[in-house]
Amino acid sequence: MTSNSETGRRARSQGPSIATVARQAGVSTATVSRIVNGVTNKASADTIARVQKAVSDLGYRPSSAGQTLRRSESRLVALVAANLANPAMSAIAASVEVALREKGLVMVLCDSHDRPDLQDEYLLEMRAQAVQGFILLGAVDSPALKEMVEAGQSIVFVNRASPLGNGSAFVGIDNAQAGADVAEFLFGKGVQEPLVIHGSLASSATAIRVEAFQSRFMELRGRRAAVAGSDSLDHLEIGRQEVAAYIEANGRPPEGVFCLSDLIAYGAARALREAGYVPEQDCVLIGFDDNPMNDWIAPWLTSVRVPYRQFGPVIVETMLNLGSGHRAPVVELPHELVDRSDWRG
Amino acid sequence: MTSNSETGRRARSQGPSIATVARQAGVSTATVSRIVNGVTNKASADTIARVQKAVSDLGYRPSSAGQTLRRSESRLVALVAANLANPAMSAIAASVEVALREKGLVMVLCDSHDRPDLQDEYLLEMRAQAVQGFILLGAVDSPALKEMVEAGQSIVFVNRASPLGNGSAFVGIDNAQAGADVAEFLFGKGVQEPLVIHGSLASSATAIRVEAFQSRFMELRGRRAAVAGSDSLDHLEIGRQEVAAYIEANGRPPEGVFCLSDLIAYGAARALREAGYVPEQDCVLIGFDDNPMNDWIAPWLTSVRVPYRQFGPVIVETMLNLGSGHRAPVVELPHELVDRSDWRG
DNA sequence: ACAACTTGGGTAAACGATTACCCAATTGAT
DNA sequence: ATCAATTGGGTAATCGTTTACCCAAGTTGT
Repeated sequence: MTSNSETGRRARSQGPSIATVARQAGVSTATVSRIVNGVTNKASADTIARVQKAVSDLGYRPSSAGQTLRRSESRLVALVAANLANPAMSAIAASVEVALREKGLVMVLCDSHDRPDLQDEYLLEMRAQAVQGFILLGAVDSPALKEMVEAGQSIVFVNRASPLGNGSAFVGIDNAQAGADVAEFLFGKGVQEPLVIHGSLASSATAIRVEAFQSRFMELRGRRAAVAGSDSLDHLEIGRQEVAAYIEANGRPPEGVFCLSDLIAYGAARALREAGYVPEQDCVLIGFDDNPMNDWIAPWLTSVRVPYRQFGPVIVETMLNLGSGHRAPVVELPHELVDRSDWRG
Repeated sequence: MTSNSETGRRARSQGPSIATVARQAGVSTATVSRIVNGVTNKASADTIARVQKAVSDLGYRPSSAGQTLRRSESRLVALVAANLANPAMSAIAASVEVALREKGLVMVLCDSHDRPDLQDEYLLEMRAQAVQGFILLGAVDSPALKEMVEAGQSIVFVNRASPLGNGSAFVGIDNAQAGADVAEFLFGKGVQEPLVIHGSLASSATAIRVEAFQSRFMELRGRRAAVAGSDSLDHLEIGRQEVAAYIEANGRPPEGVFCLSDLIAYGAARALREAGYVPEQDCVLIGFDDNPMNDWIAPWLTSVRVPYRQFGPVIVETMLNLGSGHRAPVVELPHELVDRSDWRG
């Protein structure tokens, strides 16, 4: 008896297997599996009750490895972000996590640091994990990405469209409209010679926002704005350095700055302060993303609000529907320019 | 031939299996497995080369499900955070992710929202995933946690010690010292009647910091400070409401406030501004965690810096060593009170 | 020349879950 | 009473990987 009670139990750190449940309930593993999976027409009410009792007594939960092997699909979903230091990316990740849990899925979080080699490493590892899908927050072009897309994996591109072009699912905002909105706002504030500061232009989102801004600003003002920026992931420093350089070169701050992320705007504000200016008075600063903490930490920052809280459910829904529809879904959620220009400390 | 070339290939979204490699190299799966796992004394140099070529030609990577089933351990590590909206938690998560990747491990991220039921759901699901270990960023007491600890799972408690007491691995700071440091700083600034604002006291970290603060302040001043706070996860609002309530009740802002997170301090600052005060002039505000963005967005906020960048490597190292040592490791990383009280905008 | 190793590699079992298929016993129809 | 259909449930194959064990051919030692 003693040896029997241990037989078939995995190392105590692993929880009971289906065989343990089957023995406890006096049925075969097939029956347990069917009942656990809700197939009721292959067992009597009595058997079902016995099995369910055994399941709950033992705290049985199917081993993911066994299921994955059999179904060749795990409950994992990979979220590959270009830069988790960016609060906007963390916010999306947190939102996706909640949405996935509600579907019984599990989020694996990867930070590609915007590097193709790392992104590939993650994509391949995640395929080895048999993930149900990929959510790419800022994908870069890379060999494995191409392979995954061609193999028909479930992939949702978020914010930054597929570097491979056409035909992939996308969730984001109307980038062109947002860029134009900012141009109108700055022009409306009387800014004649704005500065644009961006991070990596490899991001289609950034590139489109900048281009649409320029295009609309050209219509309004008859000329294009000066542009600065770099590929660095440290947006705070980008903003700081470009504004510092501008002040150094012109002897005065720019009239207005379109910063392509809130972080760049924070950096720009710091450079202004360090040069003795007051950000909310001496320069019309526009951020992007509208960090939910802005009302608390940067109540002076006008910013384009991207509804990150809504992203999670929409992204997950999009990913789960990928099999059914035949056309790649493109979802553009509404953005809003939050005007805080009348704030006075 | 045509049918043969497809035989043994999984659905094209799944990558090649070991059998495909074996066939391609003209050996058995055992040989492939040995070579892939670095067992060189069971194959000739010639065979090794053939297999390696097949592996790289096919882009073979072992199926995680197969390995997990066999080894009864996956490459997954669960990071369960109490609140991902808190930048301190996100920062730790990002740091852990990097450290795990360097060890070939994969991070699963879960947000328990500080709820015992959700935490249990995650713990059980993660056990079903056969994770190598758990990293708990702010654990609450719950049945499954007890079960996991007793079953000898690899668990590292971060910041908040095990609610079950003694004997678990811990990574954090010297909370008592940090609390005392703040007491001395405030007293040194001439603050006679400080206010303490905290989030959930169920967190041992918070409770210890508060208690040590009070204890040291009592030594210095001969009395304890007023304490306010709530269990809400919305620290921003806690800080705002408690300071607003203080001003409402006393007709003036507190002399100084020990905020048990930076978020609470941001909220406190907002309340001050909303009441017409200037945070950096009218109140000695102390935060906790020292958000890396503070130099940019709150350059006036004195805060206790917790070295979150170092957390990832230390946590992962601690977790991986759990099997070997016989005593539960307790790692206290150095903190530092970053004094920004001389900042003038 | 013969025994004792070594080298190189194959066979098959095991891990856990699912499911197509099989089969006995019961029920229902005629 | 006989045949057909239904109910209830077991058997065994399968997914991919690892590894204990087996074995043949070659090598070394005497």
